[in-house]
Amino acid sequence: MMLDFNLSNFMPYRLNLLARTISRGLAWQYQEKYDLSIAQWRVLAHLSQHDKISIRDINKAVELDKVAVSRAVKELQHRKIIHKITNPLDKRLLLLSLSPSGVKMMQELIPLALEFEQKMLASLD
Amino acid sequence: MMLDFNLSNFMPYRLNLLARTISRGLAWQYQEKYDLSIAQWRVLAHLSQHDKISIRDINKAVELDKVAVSRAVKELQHRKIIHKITNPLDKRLLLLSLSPSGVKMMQELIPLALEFEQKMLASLD
DNA sequence: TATTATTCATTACATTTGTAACGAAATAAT
DNA sequence: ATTATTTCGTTACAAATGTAATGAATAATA
Repeated sequence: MMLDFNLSNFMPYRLNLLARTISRGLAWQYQEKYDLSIAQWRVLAHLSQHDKISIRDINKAVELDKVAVSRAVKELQHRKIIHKITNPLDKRLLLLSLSPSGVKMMQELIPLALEFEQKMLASLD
Repeated sequence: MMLDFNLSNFMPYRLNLLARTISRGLAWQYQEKYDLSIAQWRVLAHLSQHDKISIRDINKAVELDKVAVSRAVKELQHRKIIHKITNPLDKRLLLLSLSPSGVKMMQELIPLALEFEQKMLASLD
């Protein structure tokens, strides 16, 4: 005991807390109003920019395990927020895109997310 | 689709990735050599400075759920890395401290952790 | 072209993590 | 004093996450 180490000042620890705090604050926005998980949010965010893409595409772009993407997609499709067909040129692949209601949702959500980001950036100084 | 939002530049997202990357890099140190979870590492780190404390103390200090602390403690005690008795002055509380072998372990681990931290800080610029 | 190997998405299973409920002990209230 | 409330640590249960195995489709190779 009484070794010279202070966890509270340890960068990886502090960084983790910061990330967690911000993550939760953000999640609060889309969870409360839209009942979305972080994975679902990321999938939607990516689909806002990239259309007709596969699970693997999202997996690579968004640092989410492909199983996590698959699960998020399943639920989002079930809720008709995204559209999902199999790629006729390669039947292993999917073609995913936002549905009209998904677009509408993201049109509301993105400004909230950006606003939140600004608040966080401001308070980081 | 094609809304104006780029997840890759979104601060909360990037912060999360950074925290995860660093967390995993660090975990690699103590998981590989010492088979410790993050929770266990935090408990040990805190016990390196604070002696004869309770689960609740750690829970407050280290931002870990009390259940998580309890589980970590259980395993660490089982491996004789820490010492655990009930507080005779208040039998609801525990008195936790590093065992001799725990001290030795932390004497090895702390330098590694600090070294890792330095490397990370250096590469962040 | 027949066989083997690889890729993609999903499913099944295991582990981790979080939440609620509990019992023991102590404190506060009547 | 007795009862009610709170605190502490653990246990039991539920949900989320990670890992391995699967099946279908394509690509590569002999």
